Amino acid sequence: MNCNDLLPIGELARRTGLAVSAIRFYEDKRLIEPIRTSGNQRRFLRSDIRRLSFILIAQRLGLGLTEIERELRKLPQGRTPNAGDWHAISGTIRKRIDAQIAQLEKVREDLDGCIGCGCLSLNKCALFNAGDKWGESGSGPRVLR
Amino acid sequence: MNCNDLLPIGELARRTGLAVSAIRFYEDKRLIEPIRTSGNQRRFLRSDIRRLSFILIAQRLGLGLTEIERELRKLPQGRTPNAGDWHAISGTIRKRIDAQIAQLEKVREDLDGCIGCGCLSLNKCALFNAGDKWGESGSGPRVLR
DNA sequence: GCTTGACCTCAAGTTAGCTTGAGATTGCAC
DNA sequence: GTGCAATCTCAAGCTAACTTGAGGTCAAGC
Repeated sequence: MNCNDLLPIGELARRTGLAVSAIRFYEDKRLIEPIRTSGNQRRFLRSDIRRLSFILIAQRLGLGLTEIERELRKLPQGRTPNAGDWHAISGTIRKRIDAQIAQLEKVREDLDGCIGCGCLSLNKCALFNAGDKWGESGSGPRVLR
Repeated sequence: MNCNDLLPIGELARRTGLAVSAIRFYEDKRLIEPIRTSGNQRRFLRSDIRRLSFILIAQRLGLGLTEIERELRKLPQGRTPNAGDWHAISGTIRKRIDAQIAQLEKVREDLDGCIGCGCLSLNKCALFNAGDKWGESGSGPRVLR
């Protein structure tokens, strides 16, 4: 840690639990933008730890890196984000959490009420109709929503 | 639907919302085992709809296909699973739901208490220490969990 | 000045979960 | 018995999110 409080990538990795390669990858995807030393090495701000934590949480909630980037772009450019900035941006996240909890509670309910009961009247069964719109189009992994 | 109540793959796809290719893929992974007509076409039992629904739900909860297969293997071989069978097997799922809800509630709490407050005392901050063990080793996608 | 470990770039590989395409066959309806 | 949609197999492609490897540079200590 030098007098300017700039962290090299290894330090940041140690502090967030991420791999160095992952952080570089995130830079590539414009989720984080470190400055460079004269020798072309990355130097991160302390507040980037928070940025990465935000990414980790958002990912856990099922947001893709592209979406996360879109969210992070709402943070102020040029200055270090403060409490208010973070509060504003985490609104999306908070909504997502609430929605997911609600959904899980519904699934649990359905699980007890339907698979548990052995009903075969498929038209009536919540579980069998719950999954109806899960299939999107195109290639690639289908998981996460 | 013929007199034996066996469904061709397209019918099953229509009923579950899955793509035909996905169902074939699941067969490949031994998640479902249809019988064949003399002409080598797949025919599914009605109860396979339930099986697929189970797969969809388990996936949503973050279980991988391998884990799901392990769960499904607990169902009785040879006979059509009844209510009790499904009830037994969905115990794992129910626990998982409870755990996830608890986790989400914790994240929400942390979000309000930490990112919201703007504290910079990182050592104390729940959020920054929450993600510590997320990084596993090896290749491939890191998401799902 | 030399060594050593952290850092750099860029290309290619990996995993899960499917989809797409080609080329052939089946089976229900008329 | 003919047509046409639905099926079949098998190989290859795709996407997200990273990791791995090769080959080279930087910087702090001795």
